[in-house]
Amino acid sequence: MKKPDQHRPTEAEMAILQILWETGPVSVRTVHETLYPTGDAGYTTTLKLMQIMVSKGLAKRNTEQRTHIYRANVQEKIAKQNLVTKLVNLAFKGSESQLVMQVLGNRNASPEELQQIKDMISLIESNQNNS
Amino acid sequence: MKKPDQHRPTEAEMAILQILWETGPVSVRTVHETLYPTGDAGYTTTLKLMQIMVSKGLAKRNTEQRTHIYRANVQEKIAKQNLVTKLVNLAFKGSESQLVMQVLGNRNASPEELQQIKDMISLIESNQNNS
DNA sequence: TCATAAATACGAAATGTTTCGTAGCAAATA
DNA sequence: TATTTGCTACGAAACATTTCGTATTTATGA
Repeated sequence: MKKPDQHRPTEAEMAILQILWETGPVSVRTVHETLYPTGDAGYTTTLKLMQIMVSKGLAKRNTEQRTHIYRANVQEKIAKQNLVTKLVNLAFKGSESQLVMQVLGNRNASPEELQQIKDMISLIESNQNNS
Repeated sequence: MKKPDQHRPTEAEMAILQILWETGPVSVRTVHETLYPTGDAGYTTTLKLMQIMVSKGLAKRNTEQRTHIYRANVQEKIAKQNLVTKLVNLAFKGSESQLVMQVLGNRNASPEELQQIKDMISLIESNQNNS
């Protein structure tokens, strides 16, 4: 059997999910205006995408009112991890640390960010020692 | 003016680029058999993709011999960084360190990998202090 | 009430990517 | 030489994703 692609949102779907995750349940109108403040796309484009997301199980909606209210139906972490995994398999031979090395090597992280990452590593290390 | 998407290979193109980067200039036949050892795709599929890659500037080819020899025409690091940037913008609000945190938090990196990353951070930090 | 505005539903066009079939030609070989 | 094999070229089919036009319905307010 094949792994369901349910947690691999497309690019456009991902942009919408971000908004659903951040702002909680909202209408299509709200998503649309957040996404295209300058009206770069038609309203029905956003509507259609969100309807597709419901049909794929990426979102749910409440249809009690005339204006339907949508919410995310996938976990933020899981969805993002799936995207990371896809990239890692595509470009880094499946090695996540290779991806991390590339990111660290290629860009100027601020001292604060580096400290954050070091703290994270310490945390993982202490967990490893406790198990 | 718009940023040329020249360094944003598609998924299939990326798979081919990996081979070009790893093995150097090769024929379509070689790429095809590396990619599909069990013949999961037709030869002309690979051929067509590689021709497209040339037209997009992702690859170059030597046509002196009857069997054309292809080589990558984008730098491995740059192409991969572009993919990373795309993901970071799509899912991590443009913050690469947020991506790193997600990767570290979600998966079991080995102690060796963690050490590698720590070394990398130290290196960056010492560079920051010297500038 | 009646016109306007705002929402959903839906099909289909537009776009991008991948896959493949066929034709034509050149090289190897029976 | 005649046949088969292997290569490129190219158009188009097959798919997936995104965008939009139109019809219909429901609410709003002049």
